[in-house]
Amino acid sequence: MIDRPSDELTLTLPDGSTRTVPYGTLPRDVVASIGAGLLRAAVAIELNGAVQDLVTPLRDSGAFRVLTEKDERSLDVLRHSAAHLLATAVRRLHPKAAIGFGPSIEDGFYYDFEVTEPFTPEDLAKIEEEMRRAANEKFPFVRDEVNRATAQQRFIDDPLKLERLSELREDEVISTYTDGPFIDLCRGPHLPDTSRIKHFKLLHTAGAYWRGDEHRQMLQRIYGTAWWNKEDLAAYLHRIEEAKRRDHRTLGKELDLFSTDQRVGAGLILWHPRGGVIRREIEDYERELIMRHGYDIVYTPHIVNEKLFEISGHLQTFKENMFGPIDVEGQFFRPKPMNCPGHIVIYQSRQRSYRDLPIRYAEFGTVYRYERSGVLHGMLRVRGFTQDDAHVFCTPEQVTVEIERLLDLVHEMLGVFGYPYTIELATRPENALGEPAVWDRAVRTLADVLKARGQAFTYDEGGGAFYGPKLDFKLIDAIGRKWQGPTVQLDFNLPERFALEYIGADNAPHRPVMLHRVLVGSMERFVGGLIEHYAGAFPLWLAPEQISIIPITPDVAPAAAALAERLAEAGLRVGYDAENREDYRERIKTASRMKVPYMAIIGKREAESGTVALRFRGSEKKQETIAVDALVERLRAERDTRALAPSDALQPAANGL
RNA sequence: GCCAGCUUAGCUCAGCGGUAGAGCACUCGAUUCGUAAUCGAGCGGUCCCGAGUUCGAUCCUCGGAGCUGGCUCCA
Repeated sequence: MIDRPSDELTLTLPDGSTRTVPYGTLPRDVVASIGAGLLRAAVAIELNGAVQDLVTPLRDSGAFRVLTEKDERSLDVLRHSAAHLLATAVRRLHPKAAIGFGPSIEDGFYYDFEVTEPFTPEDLAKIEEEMRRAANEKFPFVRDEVNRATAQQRFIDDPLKLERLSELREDEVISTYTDGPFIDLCRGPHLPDTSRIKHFKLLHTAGAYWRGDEHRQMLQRIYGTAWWNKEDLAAYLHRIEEAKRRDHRTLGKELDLFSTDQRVGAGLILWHPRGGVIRREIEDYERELIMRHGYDIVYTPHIVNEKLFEISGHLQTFKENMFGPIDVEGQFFRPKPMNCPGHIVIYQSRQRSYRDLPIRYAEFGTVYRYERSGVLHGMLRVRGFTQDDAHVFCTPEQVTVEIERLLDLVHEMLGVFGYPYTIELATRPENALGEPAVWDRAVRTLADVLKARGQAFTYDEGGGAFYGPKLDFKLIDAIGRKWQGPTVQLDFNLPERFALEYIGADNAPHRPVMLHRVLVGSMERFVGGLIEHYAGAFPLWLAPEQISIIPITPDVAPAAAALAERLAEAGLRVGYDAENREDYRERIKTASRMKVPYMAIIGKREAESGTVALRFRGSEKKQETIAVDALVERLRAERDTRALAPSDALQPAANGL
């Protein structure tokens, strides 16, 4: 295998020193020559930025660095090895299981198996136990570089591996890795031995198509996670728990925000009054925002003659995601899967002059898309949802300014919700419409605007829509997860298909440019995301109930009722049970459970002095006595500024909710 | 759509081939009570739907719906 044995390699260590070793030297030997302690700590090495293990022959000169458990990248090696350990255990328990792929993934690993009987949760526990046993047996990961014929022989009973093998090019090194009884066709890198895999857990099983192709057989995938130490594993499991605690489906039920019902149908959201408050506040805010930014609000029908979607091309391209036609006196109508055609028709309702542009139409447009049953998920993936959709029709010269305005709009809005964000510029996909030159110019325009504003972004190569490039904003939520945020798309397609025109200063017709944009995207998805972002503890302006009034004894009911009225007059959403049915302790419990931002507790002392004892959600027993007038002002200010948190000492502890 | 699992009271969940349970919630009554569960009583079920097997099905089988975790998909 070693084709240039006479060559020497020069390795540059991080301290700048160099070593000269023969071609094909094992990194293990280089590391050992640096120090025995380092060899013990070594997980893998990095050569010119690429991770390889200690038993893969060196084939290039360059920057050489030893990776230990402290290096982030060493986790991938651990997890990939854990995947092999998993396969080792599965093969011991289920000798007939055929093996697919077993890579490391973010936070863990998986391995795919082809078995006659799918794994059960009980199997998982047994497999995990077997993995621990195999780890303790301290099997070294042995790399072997072989020729094709030998490899074919080794995997004679593993058709999936043979398929993979047949795809390897002639000039590629074919390697196998063995740990104890298990052998895999694998490029590596791997740990020195299985005993380094100590802190892991199998999480769940799932079906997965072989090669990710839904036309091929389904394999059984086992997911797991692995870490270098107990603390990291515990922290990860805690993170999963935290995500579960924030799950919008659970909180949506607990806080009475929304539901679904099988009589209504899967993927269709019913907004309850409390969820309705949140949505209405967002809509009111956004309406105010976009009016300020020069939009006009329009309304278009929910069902549309399907011929319109033939013109737009959606019926040809996206028929599978559209609900079927409704026969109305021989004409076929369909629920709209997007709002653009309607806005275009409004644009075309009269002749447009360059003096009219830009035209910005906005609509909270409810659209319906047929999503396959398996993909539905709470409010995040649904079949009917309301987009805060807008379309900007402008001259080519106006595009830059319009993009800038959109960036301002997005920045302002995301700030209000407390989302940091990143920007991706998605470029021309494979089967794109339009001239590559036009695409290049459009992508450059977008990039130039971002650069001119000093706004960081990354490219998502080939990630654009078929009709134009786009800017994708990714929101980062309170626990660091990324969410699909606003998108801005340039469209080269629809203006052509609909033959959009405006009359220019030269008195000749011209084709306008069309921008699609959403800010929240889908009300459903956005609110679902917000529930998780805030863990159900909404800032005052969004909270369905903003303050709960809690009299300690029936004596003070008149003062409590008067306070409720004062606050309601100020437009605040007040929770107060005039019937006085509940014990004050019950009310505190309920207000806490419902994550009401403020509790105004009134006893004899407060009633006599015209004050309340004010408590903020999560601040436990920290509270302050505040005059009623001051309270009203304070809440009004906090609400009107759409503050994310109270401005002062009542702020909760960092972990408080 | 595919693989697996799940569906029992409003919620969270036990349970069993022989007519169904707990806690919380809810309803009623009592309680003059200073910061997250006062006491007592009561109400509450098409055991997801349909068909089959069985003397008998919430439980077993088949079909369907919905949900969960993934896969595929996401204009």
